[in-house]
Amino acid sequence: MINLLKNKKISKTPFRKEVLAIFNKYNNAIPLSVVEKELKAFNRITLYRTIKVFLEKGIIHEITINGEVSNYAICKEECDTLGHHHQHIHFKCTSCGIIFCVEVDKFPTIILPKYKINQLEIQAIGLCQNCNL
Amino acid sequence: MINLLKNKKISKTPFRKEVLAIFNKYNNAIPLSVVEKELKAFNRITLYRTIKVFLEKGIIHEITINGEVSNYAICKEECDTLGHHHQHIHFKCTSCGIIFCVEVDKFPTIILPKYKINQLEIQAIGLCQNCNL
DNA sequence: TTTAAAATGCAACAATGTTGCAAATAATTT
DNA sequence: AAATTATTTGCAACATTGTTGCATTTTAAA
Ligand SMILES: [Mn+2]
Ligand SMILES: [Mn+2]
Ligand SMILES: [Zn+2]
Ligand SMILES: [Zn+2]
Repeated sequence: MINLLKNKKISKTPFRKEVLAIFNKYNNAIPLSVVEKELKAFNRITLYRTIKVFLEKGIIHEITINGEVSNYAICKEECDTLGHHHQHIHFKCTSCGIIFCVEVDKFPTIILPKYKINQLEIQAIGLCQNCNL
Repeated sequence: MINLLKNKKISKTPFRKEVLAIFNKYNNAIPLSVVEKELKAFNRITLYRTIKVFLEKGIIHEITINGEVSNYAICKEECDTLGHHHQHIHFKCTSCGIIFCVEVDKFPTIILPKYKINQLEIQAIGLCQNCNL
């Protein structure tokens, strides 16, 4: 966590450390608007570039459900420049709107005769524990 | 197909008929850029509004994979104003870039102890038949 | 501490999507 | 079929989102 930027071989700057701390603070995915609000002094351009670098280096991953605004979350598994390989699903609560990364015991397998599947993205929509009381 | 606009209770206009014909012509999902090119005379604003109405009425559905530009495809199942309920998966070929709607025999079920799932969206990424020769 | 490499932020731009409103067209009623 | 009503279209203007070149600043390496 602390040396993540060093491990990923990218320069350790105050801006990047702050963005990383914000993602670590949340245990769910967040959109850029939330990152912006949390930043003490934010610059749109630098934020876009930071997000892009974090995505490329496998520090965070992008989640888009039903064409809505993208959310971003820390990568829990080992991801790198060569790609992301998550074995978890993305859950969106229709009540509170929060998107969670949810680990599962057995990640489903799908076989399609006419297609060679290399990667599966699974998104679930419903109610989270808080909203389902 | 021919009376889809009437069935969905929306006005039958030349523009909408043309857009609908374009979606029917393709047997895969297409982005707005393709619709634009296919239209004889297109107007950005009217196209956006047409897409919005088609989505609301359950004529087409939106597909977004990995935060890339949205693609749209005709709804094969019965969808309406109350919602879309597809039981198929979306496959994106990393070689040709085409997104296909693929029907499956048994659509997977996922159970998460802490979440109530109402809908599952499954996206597969890999190689289509053409590109996997 | 000096040097080289990389990140930042401004300005300017590009792409994408939205809204009010008057004119045109489609659907409904007489 | 003509008149009336409801809906759609397209322009203008705006809002949001994302990108790029470049000079300055900061970080990392020597
Ligand atoms: Mn995730
Ligand atoms: Mn589909
Ligand atoms: Zn919730
Ligand atoms: Zn292909």
